[in-house]
Amino acid sequence: MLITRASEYAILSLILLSSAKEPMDSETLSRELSIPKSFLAKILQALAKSGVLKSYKGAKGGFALDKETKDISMLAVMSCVEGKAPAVFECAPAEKSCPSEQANICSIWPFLHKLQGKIDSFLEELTLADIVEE
Amino acid sequence: MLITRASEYAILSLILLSSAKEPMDSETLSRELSIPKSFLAKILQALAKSGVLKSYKGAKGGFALDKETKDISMLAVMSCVEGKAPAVFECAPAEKSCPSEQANICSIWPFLHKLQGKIDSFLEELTLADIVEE
DNA sequence: CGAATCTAAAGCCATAATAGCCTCCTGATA
DNA sequence: TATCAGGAGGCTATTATGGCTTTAGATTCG
Ligand code: SF4
Ligand code: SF4
Repeated sequence: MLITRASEYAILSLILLSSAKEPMDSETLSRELSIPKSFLAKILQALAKSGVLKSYKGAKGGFALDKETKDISMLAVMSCVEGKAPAVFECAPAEKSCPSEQANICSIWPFLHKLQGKIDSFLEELTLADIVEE
Repeated sequence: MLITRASEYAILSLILLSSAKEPMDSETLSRELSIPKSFLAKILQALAKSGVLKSYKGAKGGFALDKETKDISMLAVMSCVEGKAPAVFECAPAEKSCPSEQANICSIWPFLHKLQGKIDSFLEELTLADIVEE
């Protein structure tokens, strides 16, 4: 799996939040989307920390978007939720990642890197706005 | 990770085998590529079962390619080694895979499916020949 | 021809990494 | 200050990876 469940939940939440006027708390989101509350909380926290969401504590608190939908790329969302950018394979992002340090002579690294590039640019260009307005 | 270590090992083995005249036994391959022997054996068996490799028992036995390099697609290799086709996400291959059975109204399924399609065709068209002759 | 030897085939087990989920603590608001 | 909701860490199930042993088929040599 290139994409984890955490990313799915993140995107579903963002979609819902994009059409909300006021901040929504994690419990409401959890109920609305049938997502385990505690798991979702951690995801939302990560999104808040990276600036995609803004969190409000205390009564009437919750989460709300902190950017325009067209400024939220799927790549950014996944990178932040999963802790690292989605990689097709361990060594795909950079030659240095190869454990045997033979990426320069490895026959399959070029193709891995090419595939990774395609995926990255796809995710980079795809924004929340694209998804919502379909 | 979309691609597992088993797939990496499979491809590395196939590259080596493509330039060999005679069958190579799993131990030689394991030593040559620094791959755990027992793990590699399992991978080679899977490849043999799906017709990519041909196995020879007894003395002077081993594994050899059973197809032209240009007829071996990476998609086929991965599918057979990993037991299933590499999926970008649980629900990406087909709408039916959605656990909540809401793929038809799900906002993000279309984009997942599109990404999956891109990856599939990339892997489908990439053959062992392409990799070897670089 | 027959036995010893070689190698794949198949099964089960152990460990490491990851994904997924839950509980309690901390801080802000009313 | 009482309450509401986010923050941080811990726990379990699943998967990926690798090890080990036994079985079975083929070859080679005496
Ligand atoms: S050997 Fe090649 S495929 Fe394997 S990790 Fe290194 S660069 Fe990647
Ligand atoms: S809800 Fe959408 S993204 Fe989630 S599994 Fe179903 S189709 Fe896929």
